Amino acid sequence: MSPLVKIRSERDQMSAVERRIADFVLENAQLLRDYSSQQLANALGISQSSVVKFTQKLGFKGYPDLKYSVGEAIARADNGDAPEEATAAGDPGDTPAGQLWRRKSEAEEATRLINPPETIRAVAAAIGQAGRAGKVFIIGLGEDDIYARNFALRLSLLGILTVHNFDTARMTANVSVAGPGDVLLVFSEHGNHPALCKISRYFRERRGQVITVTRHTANPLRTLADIALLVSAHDERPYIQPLLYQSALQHLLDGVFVLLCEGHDDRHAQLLANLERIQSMLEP
Amino acid sequence: MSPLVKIRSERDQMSAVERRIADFVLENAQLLRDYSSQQLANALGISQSSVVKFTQKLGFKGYPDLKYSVGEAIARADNGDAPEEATAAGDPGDTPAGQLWRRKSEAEEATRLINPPETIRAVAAAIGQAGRAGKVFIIGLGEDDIYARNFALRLSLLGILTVHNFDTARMTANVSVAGPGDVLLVFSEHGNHPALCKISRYFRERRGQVITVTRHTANPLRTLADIALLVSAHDERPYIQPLLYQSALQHLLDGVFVLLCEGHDDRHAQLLANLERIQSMLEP
DNA sequence: AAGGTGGTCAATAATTTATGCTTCAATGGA
DNA sequence: TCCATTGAAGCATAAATTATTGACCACCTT
Repeated sequence: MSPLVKIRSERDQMSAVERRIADFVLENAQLLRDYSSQQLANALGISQSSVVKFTQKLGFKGYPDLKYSVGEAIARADNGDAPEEATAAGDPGDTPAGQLWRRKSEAEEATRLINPPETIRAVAAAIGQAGRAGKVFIIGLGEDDIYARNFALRLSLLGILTVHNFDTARMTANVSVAGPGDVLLVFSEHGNHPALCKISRYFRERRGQVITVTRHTANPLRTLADIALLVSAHDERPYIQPLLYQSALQHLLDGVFVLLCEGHDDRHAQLLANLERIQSMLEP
Repeated sequence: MSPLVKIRSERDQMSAVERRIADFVLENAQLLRDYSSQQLANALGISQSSVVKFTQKLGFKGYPDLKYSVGEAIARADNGDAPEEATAAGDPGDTPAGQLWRRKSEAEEATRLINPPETIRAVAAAIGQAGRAGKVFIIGLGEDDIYARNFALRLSLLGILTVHNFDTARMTANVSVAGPGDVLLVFSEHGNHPALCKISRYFRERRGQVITVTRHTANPLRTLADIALLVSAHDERPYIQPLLYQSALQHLLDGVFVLLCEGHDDRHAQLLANLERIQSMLEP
């Protein structure tokens, strides 16, 4: 795995100093060749031990190991920026749209790295189970509501009963009927909305399974989850970052959705029937 | 120059010990990663200083420098002789998620090809204009409402007044206050909902500008548009197609959004202010 | 054979990396 | 609110790795 992608994917849950190291490495990967851990530390005005600990926390044997890996990544031109791409004529990489696409691609990859397939499968299984024997509660506030709504619609097309709310009051009321076998899906980018935490806690008390979808940061909501889906997406431009976030999140959810569809002929049939029904309702 | 090539080229004029080092490095370049100069010396039964001298004689700063260079060479699969094939597993192209991503990428590209940059710019300009001097109406039904809602939220964060509805009745009523300088954004995947056509037609009569977002098919709604955004996304699997459609559509809209942000410092500032305000509302 | 040359190594100096330990700040619970 | 706990960061230092020095030896030249 490319160390640069890895660094980016973990960036979210790093401390301030660690994040500075991460950024420096990401931006000056080529310089690393001539930097000792001490020099790197000096360049950032931090202690050398912080640098070493940083590398170890990322899973490298130590600083030289990271350095070596980064060297490989650069040689592969695998800066995480351009995963493949034969860079022929008409390379989309330099148009605005192409650039955006690439950034999205990075975010998606970073997100994939921090959500192992088991987790995705577990989420799909939990939702599938709840769809068969219980209810799926979905909530998100503000922008998060968009994602929640989207996913709720998808699930309902599969014949999975979903209770979707976009305010805490209603959701609180609804949750009181939850029980074992039910699933609560909480969307919260930053994961620190007290009301959502409260609802999640309450839901757990009622023996329901809580699945959270948040940024890859240390946040209170996450800690309440039975399963936590994490999103990694960064850009210094504040108008780009939400686009990346949405894209990575969407891809993550799409993965769950596909799992729910594949190998379940009944749901598949349900989906077809629903699509057809909707079609005929809108057409005439 | 690749260190491995260099080593081979100099091999002939080396002393016996140096030649043994050279051969070892050439044959076990991958092992070098975990070898210190001392370990390498032990492996060959020679002294550590010989190893260091060897590297320096070749023009490297020292042993770590050689090691780093060899690492790069391996990563490049540039071992000087046959393409060794180091790229083993890990290619995302064949995992389910990676496959989905590729399909999305294709849909996005197809969509980009049928929406020339002028169109995108025109849409951004029209919306920007309306945001300054008028109103932006947005409507979509069913799944299309999700996209409409999403975009409406984005615009409002930029300080662009948007009127978003998800039923035809309300939108019909709202539209009656539209006038020149206003813009109507209609989301409709298949573009053949009579009510939406009617609203669009009415909107045009009131001298508003109609922008449609539909599939790249011949559909009645499109023909009513001043500017038409088109989405191309296909897959024989009915549970994949919507994902592609959404992704391509999203990317298209993201392009518009980025244009609206870039080069408009006022909007940019507005966005920042709004984000901050929202943040502070959710946090405490 | 004496003197020179190049190569190797052991010893050690210099540098770089890794690890304890301490302090401090943030967090959660009684 | 206060205290215990946790974790991050730095300092000091141990450990390791790397680089240099100088001694020794083999071989070559004259």
